[in-house]
Amino acid sequence: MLNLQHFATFLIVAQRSSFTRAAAELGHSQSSVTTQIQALERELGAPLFQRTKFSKSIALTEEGRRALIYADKLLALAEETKAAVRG
Amino acid sequence: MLNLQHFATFLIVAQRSSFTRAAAELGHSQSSVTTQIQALERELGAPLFQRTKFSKSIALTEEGRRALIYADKLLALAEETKAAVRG
DNA sequence: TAAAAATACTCCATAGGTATTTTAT
DNA sequence: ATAAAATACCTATGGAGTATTTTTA
Repeated sequence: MLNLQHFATFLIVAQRSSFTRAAAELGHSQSSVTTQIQALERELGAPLFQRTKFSKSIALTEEGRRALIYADKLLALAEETKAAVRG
Repeated sequence: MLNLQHFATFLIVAQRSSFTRAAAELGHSQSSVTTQIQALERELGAPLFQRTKFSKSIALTEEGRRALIYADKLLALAEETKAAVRG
């Protein structure tokens, strides 16, 4: 089952184009961010980032670009859900 | 962070009006289903079912009825996400 | 009393961490 | 050499189970 926390992390990584900077922003370790992205890639069955050259930044794959759109939608719907249920 | 697995479990419980029957359908224990619903209620900050009389069936609360609509939406969007990312 | 949910545990998987290794510049 | 991601390992938390208790019709 997909995990919304993984999508939230993915969103920040994609925005920052960096696991390390995303980790700093989230207040988590780089290791934890890496693990979450790996888990999301496994759940989705597709790589989300190009790692062949990873000195300066990482790049979204085609699947990653598609996933990014849905990350936004899912997180927005989750927020809407909380607001709607609480009334 | 909301958990999609909890919403999937919630959906079945609401359809069956029973933790026990939902557990049977899911192939999980009643205890596990109870725990997941309690977790979802905690995450949403609202009770989803009435437990005052729980011999024959349980009833959705007002918040539960609202949550049910979003459970459908969230799970559908999650499925759409997997399909879209995989292409 | 019977039936169903809640609770008390146990076990295992996973998210979190630190430290280290690998890789490309 | 440096900087960034991956990996190894540890700990804590949460989901899975079984067994039991509580609750109400």
